[in-house]
Amino acid sequence: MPEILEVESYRRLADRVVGATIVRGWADAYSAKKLTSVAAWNRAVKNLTVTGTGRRGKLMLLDTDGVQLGIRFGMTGVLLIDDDAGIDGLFYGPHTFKREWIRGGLEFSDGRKLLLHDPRRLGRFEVDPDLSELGPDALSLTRKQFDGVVRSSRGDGPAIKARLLDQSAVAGVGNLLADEILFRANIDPRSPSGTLSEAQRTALYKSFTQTMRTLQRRGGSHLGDHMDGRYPGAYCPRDGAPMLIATIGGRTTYWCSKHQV
DNA sequence: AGAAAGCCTCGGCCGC
DNA sequence: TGCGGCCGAGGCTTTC
Repeated sequence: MPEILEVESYRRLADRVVGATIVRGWADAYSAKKLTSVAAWNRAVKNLTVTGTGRRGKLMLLDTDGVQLGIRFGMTGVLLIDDDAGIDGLFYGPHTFKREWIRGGLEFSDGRKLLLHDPRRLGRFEVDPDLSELGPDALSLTRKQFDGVVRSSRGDGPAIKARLLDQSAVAGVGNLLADEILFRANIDPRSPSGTLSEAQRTALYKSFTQTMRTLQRRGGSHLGDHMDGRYPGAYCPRDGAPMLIATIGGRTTYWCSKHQV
């Protein structure tokens, strides 16, 4: 579920705990998988005061008066502040809340809680996360940065969709956003990134920034124009041509057989 | 039953 | 032939 737009909304929710002091942290074996141990989370967070929030791509950050904390949400992670509040607004689709899906969190001195709700256990807590492997943030990507992402260092480069999904090239684009960006730019996701023409790069950058803005306004990565064509046997919602399916960049990809060339 | 919106690791392949 | 880097495949995990 969470791509960059969802994580950005989690970050805004987390702004509520800026100024609060952590009295206790807790993580299960999965959410603590990037730490040295389950106990390391509580040890690291105890007595820290949150001074701000941040985000790089899909990685949410909590700045404190000590170490920086990071939360990754995997495919099904949702951030909650107090497990009984604000749930409706945070869940998309048919997802439901279950207490046993809370994998860890933080407790503050004022009694509030920040919780990771994650059915499929792919979310992770991090302490002083390494940001050096992440590219520039997708929500503020400049044209210059974008050209750096698309141009390949050697040969024709990988499929453009694979490049968009590469978090070290640009941080934050997930499968649905990548498909929507290419759908709107009329570009075949299989096109080698280094072979795109100047005109295609311009169209792609425009689509990139516009897709981010539009879907943020609509309220999520899953609200793109191409979504109605996202099932086997579907037709393009724009021109009615058959949609094609393939695995590109390791993820299921849908694109129009007619207008994406 | 099979696929799933993220991320990590592994192994093959390519170019120098 | 050797080596490093790139890139795709597969696994993780649980749910619907």
